[in-house]
Amino acid sequence: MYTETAMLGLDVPLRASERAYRQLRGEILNGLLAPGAALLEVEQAERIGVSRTPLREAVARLIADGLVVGRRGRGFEVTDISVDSIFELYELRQALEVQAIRLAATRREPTVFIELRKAFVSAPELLDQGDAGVHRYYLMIDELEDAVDAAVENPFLVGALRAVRTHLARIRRLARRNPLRLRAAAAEHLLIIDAIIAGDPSLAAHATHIHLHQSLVSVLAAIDEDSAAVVE
Amino acid sequence: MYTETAMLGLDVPLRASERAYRQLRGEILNGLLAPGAALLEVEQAERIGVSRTPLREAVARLIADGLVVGRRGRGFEVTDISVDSIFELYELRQALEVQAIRLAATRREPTVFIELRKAFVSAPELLDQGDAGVHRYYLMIDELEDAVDAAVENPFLVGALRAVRTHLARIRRLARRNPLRLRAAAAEHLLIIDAIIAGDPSLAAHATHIHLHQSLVSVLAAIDEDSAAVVE
DNA sequence: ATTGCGGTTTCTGTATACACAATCGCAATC
DNA sequence: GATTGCGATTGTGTATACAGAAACCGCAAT
Repeated sequence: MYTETAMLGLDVPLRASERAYRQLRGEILNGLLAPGAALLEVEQAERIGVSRTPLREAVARLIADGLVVGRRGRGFEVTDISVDSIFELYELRQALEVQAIRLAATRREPTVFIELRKAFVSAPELLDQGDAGVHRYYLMIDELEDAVDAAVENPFLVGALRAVRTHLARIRRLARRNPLRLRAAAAEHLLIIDAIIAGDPSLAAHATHIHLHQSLVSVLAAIDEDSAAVVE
Repeated sequence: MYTETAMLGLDVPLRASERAYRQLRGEILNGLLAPGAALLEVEQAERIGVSRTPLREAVARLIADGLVVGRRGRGFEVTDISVDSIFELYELRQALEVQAIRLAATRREPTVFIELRKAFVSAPELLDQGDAGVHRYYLMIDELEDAVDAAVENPFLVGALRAVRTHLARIRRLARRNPLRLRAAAAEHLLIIDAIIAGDPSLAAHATHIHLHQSLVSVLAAIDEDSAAVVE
């Protein structure tokens, strides 16, 4: 026990508990299991095709992730997403990302970020290419995050950032994709990268703060529109 | 499943998994299970007097807490504490506590902190009373933390702070108690409380930053002395 | 229509058995 | 002495049985 299955690439069959964890996590993140959804241990074990023991292990991990919460009496439920919880998450996100960017701007290997900069300079063209371009753009964001994580050299901080990103993934799903916002965000990322390359922690921190603020405004606006659309 | 046993005060027997969790956690935090200690599932289940199933649940939670890590092959081990890990934890702690203090200074109910201030004004006399006084002082620190958590009104942030405090408890155990430092820390806390009462987020943040820096310096100095004492 | 109670059903926490994986100890070989 | 291979032992992941807890449902009383 207690090792997660080795990363992709090894010909090792997934343990049942890992399979259950990944399935449930994926379904929560992609919205199939909606916020607030109530789930029972026996029914989920049967649906996924594992026995209760590995299902319980998967659920325990999802509880630790904050994606589900135990209910009194029976079962567990997918955690809710409210406007309040989005604000709260962004408050935590800001504290962590500003610290991470400061450290990355201090400790970085510039070459990594210089390569990333080249890609981000082309982001507007990429975003004009439709879905495939947008998908590639999101991969670039992931690469930037990975580079910052590596530059930070702090497992505690990176762990906390990853926990935040898990929740963000769900929130992003709720927010409608806004082309103008994506273009603006690309420019904000470029500025952050430039600050990191320049080794200027203060500029990097402030640029990140502004980026997060604009991101939050955009998310909330999108959710507001959706709510209005649902009005009966 | 998956509710932790109700808080103290209810006449409900502890579940085996909860009992195992508390015992292992307590032993890790008090140093009985030392950093790096390798443990086996079967032996710990027998030692604690539960079957493997609740022991596994307890260990999974300790893994989520960052207090133990799974080993390849067999068993699990208590996470190590290194000088690097202390630095890293303080980097995360600073990001979180500075954000929390800013929010507390903005959202607080002054009366709570005015009461706390009265207690902290007397801290020097308390610290002169030997072990009982020091113990009471640490309780006051806990009360201040609780008050800040409540003022922050952000479960994500409070959860992250609590995770950091778990690790800090171990580090504090390693550091020798230093009476001069305790007195200085009491003054630093008083300044932080005053900034919260005044509703000045910037002063509160800076005072917190300085307090954490001095705390880190003190911890590292204590560990350095201990290392020197251990030299053979 | 609402409430309370008892019986039934379903669910959870735990123990334990089983199959497979990992480790250890010992003997043989170089 | 160091290395390798093999069998025995120990440990882990999982399935399942059992006991107790919790929820649900039906019926009677108000």
